[in-house]
Amino acid sequence: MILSIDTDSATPVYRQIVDGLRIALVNGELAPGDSLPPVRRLALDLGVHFNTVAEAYRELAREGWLDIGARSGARVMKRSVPDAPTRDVDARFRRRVEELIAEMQARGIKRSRLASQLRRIADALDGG
Amino acid sequence: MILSIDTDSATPVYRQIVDGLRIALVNGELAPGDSLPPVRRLALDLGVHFNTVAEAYRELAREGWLDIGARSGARVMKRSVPDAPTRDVDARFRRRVEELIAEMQARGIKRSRLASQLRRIADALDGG
DNA sequence: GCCGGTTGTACGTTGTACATGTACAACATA
DNA sequence: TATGTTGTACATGTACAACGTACAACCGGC
Repeated sequence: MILSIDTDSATPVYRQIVDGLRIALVNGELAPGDSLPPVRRLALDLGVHFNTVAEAYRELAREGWLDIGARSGARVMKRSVPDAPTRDVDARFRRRVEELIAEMQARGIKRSRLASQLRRIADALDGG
Repeated sequence: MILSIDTDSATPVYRQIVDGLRIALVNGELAPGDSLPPVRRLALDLGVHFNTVAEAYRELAREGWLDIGARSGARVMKRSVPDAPTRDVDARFRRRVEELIAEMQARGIKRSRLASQLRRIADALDGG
């Protein structure tokens, strides 16, 4: 599992777990039928409390990614994609990317560098 | 001032203000020497408490963007860009974009659409 | 059938952060 | 001097994040 926790980050740990797993889910690295590690095991690996992992699992279950049986553990479900992505979502995406870009520029990364990184990511999106 | 507050958002209000102003700052829409509105005025426009705006100003002052004199209000400073953007920052940028992309895919936006949006933003970065 | 180990869950506690209310200090100006 | 404006300081209510502890459900071996 390629999941690491940054305790210095402002984003809460359980959300870091959610974000990391969601990447694996949309990319198919975690496919329907796959089992996730038990909360206590993943918690031990990450160095956090198992209830924190459990909260992350529940969030992903709410989003429709996981099926959590009391005994069976967490299992990846087949998930139907929401149908109507509003224009709102579009605008919010662009906005959040711009926020991120501004933050990185403030830290000294050049615009051209950010642009090329974005293009690389875009290419990977089309290719993969 | 093109600054709007989304009270439904999970990101705290004072951070929304910081993020919005930082975009204007790195783009030069707010240039050194410019004055920002007094905390009470901006707070009234945004519909929040003036202490919330004050906290945002202080954060931007900590980052080196603003000079806040007790009487003079908040003024945009000439800011020297941090010199050593570590590779760490690079990786963190890519990671956060990927998190964002995964979230948007989960909401039903197609990969190709996200890719084209990213390219458009990248073009704007080079052109602007 | 029973017991130990495993699973996720529920609930209470603690610390922290956010947004606000209120009072204040500094200063310009009428 | 009196008044209005600026940002600041501090206390409070509320919500949330992470954790500790206890629990219920279930499996497998005996």
